[in-house]
Amino acid sequence: MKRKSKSQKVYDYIEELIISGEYKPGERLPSEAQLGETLKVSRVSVRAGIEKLSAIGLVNKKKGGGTYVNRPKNDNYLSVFTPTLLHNTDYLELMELRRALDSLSVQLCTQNITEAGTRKLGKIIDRMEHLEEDGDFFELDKKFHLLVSKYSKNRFLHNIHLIIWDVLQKTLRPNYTKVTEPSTYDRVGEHKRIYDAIVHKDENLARIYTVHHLEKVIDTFKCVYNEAYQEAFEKNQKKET
Amino acid sequence: MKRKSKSQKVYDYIEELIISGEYKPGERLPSEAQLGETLKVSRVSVRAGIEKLSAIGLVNKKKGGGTYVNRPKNDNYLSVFTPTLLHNTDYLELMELRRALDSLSVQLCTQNITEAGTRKLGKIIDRMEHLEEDGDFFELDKKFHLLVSKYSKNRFLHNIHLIIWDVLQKTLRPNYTKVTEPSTYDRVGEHKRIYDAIVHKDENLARIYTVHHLEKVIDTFKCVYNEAYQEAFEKNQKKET
DNA sequence: AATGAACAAGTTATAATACAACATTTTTTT
DNA sequence: AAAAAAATGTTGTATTATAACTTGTTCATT
Repeated sequence: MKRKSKSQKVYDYIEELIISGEYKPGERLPSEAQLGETLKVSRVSVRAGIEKLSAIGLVNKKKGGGTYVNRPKNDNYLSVFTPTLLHNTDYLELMELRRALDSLSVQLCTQNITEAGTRKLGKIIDRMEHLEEDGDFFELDKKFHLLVSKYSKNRFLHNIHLIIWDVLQKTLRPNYTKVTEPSTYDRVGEHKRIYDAIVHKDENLARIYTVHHLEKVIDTFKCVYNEAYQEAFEKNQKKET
Repeated sequence: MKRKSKSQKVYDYIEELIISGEYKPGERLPSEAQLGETLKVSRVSVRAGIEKLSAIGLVNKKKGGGTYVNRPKNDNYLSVFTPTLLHNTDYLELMELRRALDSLSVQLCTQNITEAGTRKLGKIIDRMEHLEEDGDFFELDKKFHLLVSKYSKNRFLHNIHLIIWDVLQKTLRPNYTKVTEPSTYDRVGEHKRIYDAIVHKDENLARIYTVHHLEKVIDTFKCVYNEAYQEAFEKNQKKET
């Protein structure tokens, strides 16, 4: 039975004080030296514990200035975990979940969106419509959906979207053009239909179009992915021969 | 303009090698001493970088044995998110998102569940029905919904459920009885209806009952939360006077 | 009295050295 | 060949020190 390390004890101690609210957002933690005295460990162990807290976004360290409890954030508070997702999930799982998440996002967005928000969405659609064939559709695609999730007014949901797009940026981007080139499906039209439903405050239609859009992307990816997979597989076979 | 710390460089270097697949799951990283030589930094900086990777679940360290790249996991790979979520989200956001996620889970579960799975769900319902009034309904509630998400056969979805319940465990638990006591709503009956729909393979009905159940919990919490909030607020007012 | 500059003190980042506590590998013994 | 012991390797912790920064205090100037 392994004993808990001193650095883990430091981590647990501080985490508990933060989660319980005793250490307030924005507040400065005791110095490493002080924590070492309080907990009767060396500064090395304190630093290890705090490094972990910093890695998951609970605290931020300022060289020479101290370590501060992070304020709860509206955006990107899950971004530290992008590597975790990259390491543990695959594209199709993400996309399947996106079906549910984007469906919910667009419903809430349709309920909550402002005129300014609608205008912004319209601008993105406009840019999609005028995009050259080799233009960066990925960025517009991402902007569109992230704006929708932002106007869902559910922060957790928006942050899951943010991290999913972060992952997609890193995993899909190389093959994005292949999956979403105009010949494969009506990529602009699908977004425009979602947009129109939002403008008309028709949340059911917005959901239907969104799910349809995601399913189309998934199906297309499956076709493309199978081809690419075969090629890579055959290439590996040749290497081993 | 701040320079990137040496420990961050170590983190970035290793993370890239893991995400790119050069360091394989299950593989042992070079020792701290070797990495220090390779990257021309002291062991302190190597340790700090690795501590961060460990915190987000990419590696695990064995005292005396080395540091290993974690294998992608089926379950609980998002557990590292829990403190961050605890710090950055609130209950209602979580529950609102649960509405969509549980809805999807129950649909997929209804499609995918096995006879053994159905039996397990039935056992939980049975225990719910025979639970004493001061019994631990929370655990049964949690088991039920997590079993549903498990049989959704979407790992990412299941893992999001796992962390949500982790967060609920820590935030709601103290007030759980108040929100879910029998007088507030038909807690057993609602789960039984969901279960029956699953047994009958009626995924639409399962979804409807699930959404209804979640909405009921949300509404109940809102009523209870407002009362509790008023009391806490008044208590704080008295303190400051 | 108010403001800015200089200095002192405080704090995190990094390094070197050492030892403890473990895990893994190699060698020796049975 | 298998088991036990020894050697080697590796992470966890400690101590001491310095570098590089931030924050607070004091002093000088206006």
